[in-house]
Amino acid sequence: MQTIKTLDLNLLKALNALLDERNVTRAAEKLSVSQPAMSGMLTRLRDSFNDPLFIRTQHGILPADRALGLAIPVKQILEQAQGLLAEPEFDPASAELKINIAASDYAMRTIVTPFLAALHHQAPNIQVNITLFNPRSIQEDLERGTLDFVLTTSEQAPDNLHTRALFDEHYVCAVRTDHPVLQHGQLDLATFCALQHVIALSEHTINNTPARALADIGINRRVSVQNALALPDIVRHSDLCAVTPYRLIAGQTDISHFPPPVNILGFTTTLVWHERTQRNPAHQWLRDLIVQSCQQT
DNA sequence: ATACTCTTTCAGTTCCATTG
DNA sequence: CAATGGAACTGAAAGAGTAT
Repeated sequence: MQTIKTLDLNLLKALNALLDERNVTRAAEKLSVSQPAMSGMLTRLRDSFNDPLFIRTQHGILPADRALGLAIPVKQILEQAQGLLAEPEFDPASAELKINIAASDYAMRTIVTPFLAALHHQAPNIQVNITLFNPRSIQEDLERGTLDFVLTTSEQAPDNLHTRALFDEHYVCAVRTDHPVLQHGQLDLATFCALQHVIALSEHTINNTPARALADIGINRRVSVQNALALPDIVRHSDLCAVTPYRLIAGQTDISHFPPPVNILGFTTTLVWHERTQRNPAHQWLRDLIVQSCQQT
């Protein structure tokens, strides 16, 4: 049966030093080992290669043909081994990779959109695949690598994953700017309850707090939509009043907003990722870019 | 022959992975 | 977790080769 020979990487370092110095004592000093230790390594090298490798001379040792033939490949192997220990560098401009992001409908608009704009500018060769997030499979998808980032709320982020808070969001009531209710001035609870309401209600939306808050004050007659992104358009073209995260209607001149007459808890948008990618330089850079994108909106 | 330099060998020790 | 065994280390001493 053929036995498989093994070779300690330290022996290659010794061989390299012996080839460079052509002297056991100096080679030992170079590697900070004692001279007998270096002699022992030379013995093991001779055993491993089944060749004398060096011939003793008056002032040191002379490499035999076999040792001379090993000089270049040994240096290449040692350089490659050194390369394994070096910190991997990440250059956004030239990086080519694919990332998978799951986001709530709300996060698509408020986080993913500005992030993609910044990403396209700084790292044009990074491909992004965006899916609607499923709160039941966040953990599994991040573990398996089918997802790299999840954008959700702090409440929905599993405890054993890495998270980073992005920004705090609050709810407002939104109606079209020429809505008759705005002529009443201050909006009291009774007027609010008398309105027709629309809310986003699905497991994929950012938060179902508004539905519970409206139910608490007896508002059950309402329109619900699966996708929170539909709210601004619905409000714009109807008399409906939407209880919506502020950032979904911010800056839209044909939509007016006012504080809800009941207390509706806001939420903290959160970036979630797995330990698997925690130290990956590319992912570290991407996480920072997501945070920066949120701060600029 | 002697001194010098360098390599090799030996005995003891330490470290570390494996095993029960 | 202690016992065990192998690998590799160290310092000391011996051996080999060469110049004077």
